[in-house]
Amino acid sequence: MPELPEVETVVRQIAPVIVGRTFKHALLRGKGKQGVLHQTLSRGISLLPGATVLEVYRKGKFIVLRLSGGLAMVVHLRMTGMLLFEPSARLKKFIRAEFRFGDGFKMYFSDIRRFGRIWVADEREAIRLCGLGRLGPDPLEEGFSAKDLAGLLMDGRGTGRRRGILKSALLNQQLIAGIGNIYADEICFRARLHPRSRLEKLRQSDLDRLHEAILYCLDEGIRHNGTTISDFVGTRGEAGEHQQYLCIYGRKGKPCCRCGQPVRKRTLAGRGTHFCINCQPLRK
DNA sequence: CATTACCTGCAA
DNA sequence: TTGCAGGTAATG
Repeated sequence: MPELPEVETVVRQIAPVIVGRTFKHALLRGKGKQGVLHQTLSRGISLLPGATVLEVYRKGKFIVLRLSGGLAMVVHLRMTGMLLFEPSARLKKFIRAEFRFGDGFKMYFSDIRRFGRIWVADEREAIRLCGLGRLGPDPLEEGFSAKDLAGLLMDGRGTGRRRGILKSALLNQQLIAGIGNIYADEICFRARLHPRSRLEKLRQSDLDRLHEAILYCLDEGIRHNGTTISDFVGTRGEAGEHQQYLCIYGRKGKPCCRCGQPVRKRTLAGRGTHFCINCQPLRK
């Protein structure tokens, strides 16, 4: 479900509501063994009562609640995780954790596929446990330049381009944090590069367009409150609107909005990948 | 690299 | 019934 723009949408919705509130109870729903959430959250959940939310921020697809007492709660929504204040009747069935604040206000973590994870620990420990420390730069951080992007795509010694496939690089969170399958396809389309292009064959002009496309596509997604294909909703169940503006993702067989050729779909980097062979030349 | 596993619901 | 889904880690 959620990539950078959807996670940013959630952060903007929860921050003004929960900053300043103090946890009173937190509980995992469902008994025992119920999947990965239990593994990551069961240990730290007892630390929450009494902790006040000081700040909410995002890096890549991680949501971090900085708490009093040097604690942090880190949330990764993975495919179908949602933070909800007003769960719909349908989503109530999938609530995996419940957080109640001192004033009685509640926030729920709902997750149909149970891939989502939450960590609670001392801030440093939480960031280490969840892997947030290993993320590459978030492209929407102040000052992420075309030069920075070019630097990422260089090999370790800076002597030549990193090898590999463009789409894999865009999806690699250790390289750049926050891009997922939908926006990777949209970015390649806007940059007019075939997602199977080899990194080492990209020219400076390609990298410049790629940089512009990354910022543009992510910003537009945020501006439209995220993309809802089937599951993504905000804290009160609202869908995003960006699905109306997608140029290439999910448009298999439909005419390319730029040239009219049918949009192709094939599997790349293990993910369904959409592109226009006419508008997106392959650098091979 | 590609493939599989982790889960569940839904459309084909 | 099968295959697919916005994510990621583990495995070959």
